[in-house]
Amino acid sequence: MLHAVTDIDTSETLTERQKAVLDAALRLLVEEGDQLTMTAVARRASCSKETLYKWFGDRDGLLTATVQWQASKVRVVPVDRKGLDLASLTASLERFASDWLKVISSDTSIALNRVAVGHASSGKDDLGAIVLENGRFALARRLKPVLEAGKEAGFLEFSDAETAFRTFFGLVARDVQIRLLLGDRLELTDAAIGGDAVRATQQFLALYGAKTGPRGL
Amino acid sequence: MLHAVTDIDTSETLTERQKAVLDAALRLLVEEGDQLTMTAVARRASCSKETLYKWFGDRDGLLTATVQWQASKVRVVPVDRKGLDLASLTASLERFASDWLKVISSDTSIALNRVAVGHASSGKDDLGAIVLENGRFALARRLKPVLEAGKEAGFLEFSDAETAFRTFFGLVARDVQIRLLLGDRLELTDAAIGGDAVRATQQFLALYGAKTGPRGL
DNA sequence: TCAATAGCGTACCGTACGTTACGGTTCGTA
DNA sequence: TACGAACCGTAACGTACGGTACGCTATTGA
Repeated sequence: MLHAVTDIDTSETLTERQKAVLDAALRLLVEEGDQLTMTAVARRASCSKETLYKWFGDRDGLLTATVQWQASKVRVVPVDRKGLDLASLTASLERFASDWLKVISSDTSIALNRVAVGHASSGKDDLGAIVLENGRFALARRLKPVLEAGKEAGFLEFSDAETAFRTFFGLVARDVQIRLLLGDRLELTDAAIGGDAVRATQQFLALYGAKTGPRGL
Repeated sequence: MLHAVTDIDTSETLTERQKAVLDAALRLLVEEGDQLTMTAVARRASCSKETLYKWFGDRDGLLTATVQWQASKVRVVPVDRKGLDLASLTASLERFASDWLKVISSDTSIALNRVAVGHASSGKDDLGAIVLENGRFALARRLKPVLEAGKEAGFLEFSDAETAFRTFFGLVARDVQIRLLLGDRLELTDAAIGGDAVRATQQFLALYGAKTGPRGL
């Protein structure tokens, strides 16, 4: 049976025990990738397979619930739109860049993205859509207001926020995610991430910083 | 048995029949993703499974050979380093950007990357390394001489070619590859690719164009 | 003409794993 | 205390698929 994958607030309908089971599945997913078995999940979570099937329908349902569960855990605090100056705008952008690099280089993100990519080939479920929705698109939703605010305040110049966002995205992520997904060793230290965040932000400001505003390039 | 994956010129040691079989496997990989079966490959290629095992050892060997076979087909012409002016440099960069976007949005590339990502979780083989070596790293090897030439000629300014390359890579690819791998519909028309190539090149020149050279930003 | 080899098609084997079934245990409730 | 629901642990079932064996055909070479 297919369970609805469009549910957003699954975190509300899950019991503590179910969350614990999904956490176990998540840990197993990080350790073993997509070849995790129902038996392994049951053993790790100290629950019976019958319970897994009752709760999640089938293997795909469990995978979907696991991905949604992880997604629900990374709800972020909205950015405060208070007094906006160039320094705070820069700090916000660097914060976004740093956070994003930390996310995509985390074991959890890598494992989840790998599973979702693997499932995208045979479009049985929407794992890819879920990951995308809670990753790249969620980032855009959170960042665009900041960009718009920067534009309003005269610090940024762009006609299309989507294009500006994608440029920022490219400057931040570059080849990191695809390399990690393909198994490239690429340990990102906190220092390296911080440096990359600063560099990406500076490059973005160089491209989209207003020449006529309170402060130009 | 594990077959060596470091062989580069496998195209030389393959018979025509073997190439035809690998082409069939490749087509099947594009159509069905990683869940292609040995039986399906044998049927599509009109050969026996016994032959597949004799030639390629096991399923992973067949996959590896298929990826290498595709990689060997995309040998590119080296860039001519003739008279370099800003126009030809710009044209070269746009060409690289356009070619790369075409590659990463092709069905073949998407299928191969998906398989390689899936296999990267359990590091049994080096599919990820092969794809990376013939994709992102091959691009860097071909592009860096162009960047260096642009620097020599005074059109570009950078201290580290690798960093400059990765910035270019990010400006070109942005979120395209991960979205496609995750199953996002995102049809890239030739016109869109051309436009993106121009935009990425202009942005790169804005960031790395020499302010003191024959022509500044 | 006659092996001999390569390769096609297919049947077969063993195993891994998704899925189901069932006995036993805990726990909440009357 | 009795009952039932939920759940654990495990055994069992069915199937898909990787891998192997074998018979048959065709081509090659002496």
